[in-house]
Amino acid sequence: MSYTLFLEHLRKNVRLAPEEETQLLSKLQERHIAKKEFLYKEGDIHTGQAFVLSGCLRSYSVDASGIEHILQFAPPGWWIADINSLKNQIPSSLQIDAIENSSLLFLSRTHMEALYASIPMLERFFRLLLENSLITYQKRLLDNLSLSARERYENFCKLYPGLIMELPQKQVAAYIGVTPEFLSKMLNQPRNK
Amino acid sequence: MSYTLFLEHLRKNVRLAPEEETQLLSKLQERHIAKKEFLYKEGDIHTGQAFVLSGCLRSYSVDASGIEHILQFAPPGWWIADINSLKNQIPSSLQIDAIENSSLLFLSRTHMEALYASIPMLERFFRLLLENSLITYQKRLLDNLSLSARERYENFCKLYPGLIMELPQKQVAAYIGVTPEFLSKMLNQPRNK
DNA sequence: TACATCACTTAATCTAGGTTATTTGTAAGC
DNA sequence: GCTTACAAATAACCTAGATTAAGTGATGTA
Repeated sequence: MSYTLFLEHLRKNVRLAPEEETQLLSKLQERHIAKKEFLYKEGDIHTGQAFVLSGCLRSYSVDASGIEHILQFAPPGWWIADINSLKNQIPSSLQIDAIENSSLLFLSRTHMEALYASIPMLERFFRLLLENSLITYQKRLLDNLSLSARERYENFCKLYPGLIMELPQKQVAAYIGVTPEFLSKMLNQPRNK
Repeated sequence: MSYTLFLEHLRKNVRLAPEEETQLLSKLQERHIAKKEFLYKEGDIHTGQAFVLSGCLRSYSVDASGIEHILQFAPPGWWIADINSLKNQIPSSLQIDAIENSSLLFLSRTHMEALYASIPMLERFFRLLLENSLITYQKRLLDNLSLSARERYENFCKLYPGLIMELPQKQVAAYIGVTPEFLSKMLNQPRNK
């Protein structure tokens, strides 16, 4: 399959020597994962992170009452993993599965560490990605503290404009933090304010 | 004042050559900031980040109804800044002020960039810090989605065990996402479940 | 002494969003 | 053509937490 999406993503953030790019690409392992299949389950210790080429993955946790809460959607061009499990090698509290048939590039933790040593510029690359993620999560947290369900829904539409079309409503509900029933009610009574 | 807290923090994450440490320290500017004084206000473009030596700062946003929502407390040993404003040089949506008389080490964006170029290991240092932050915010977001106010309060006590003692209740309320009135009621009716 | 200010409490009332349950639509599998 | 399964809609009722408003006590300060 084509690595162009990955290369674009890489070059948007950082400039590597051609042989470094080649070295990096050689460590990426292509994988396919069918709709509803798991990449990792709760309790697994993550062995690497995934860059999505096509399809869509999600990471979520299941609370004490069995309700799913979605932490992240990963459409093409996004990374997904439980960094806490990956970094500290502890059992994950998240599940990661595919919501469509998907293909991805998998980068293992061991390759990752070797690459950090041989291509220092990768430290910067991932630092930049982490900065962006952090900004996103901080904004989302403040939104959850200060906005109504309807406003959070509207923000979601802006953040994932393509996704809103093809995503079952209940997934959106599990992301913005309401029940599917409430979301349905909300969307069908369009009176504002 | 003593830089030992900063050096401990640095060495816990990364090992620099002595001359690199000296170079880094020489870029840190010591500042003092009185209780209730602002480091940055909403609309400011952040020019650097602060490492807290003593006292305590907080970052928060004020929503459309004038209610404060606290994103972060920064007791000694923590960094604080609006990364979105700092990274993208856009007006901040956050306020940062001191909740006690505080002293801090200020690292400007321009020094920061020069340091990244001359001490590549600093990329790793900040990458590691960002990873930790991200883990914390992800956990907090999921807690906000899945836990009750009482459980979030208990988590807060664990996360900032020293702080809970000396912090006005209303600040805690603004962090866990309830009104001060509700927090007071909750703490005074100790029936569980 | 008086009077502001601030942290906190109490209590009555209100509402956004949850819960539970039933129903309908629709697509997939056989 | 029938069945299973899941997404969505609807509705009646319920509750955690918000809102508003008043009141207490401790500290500060003129």
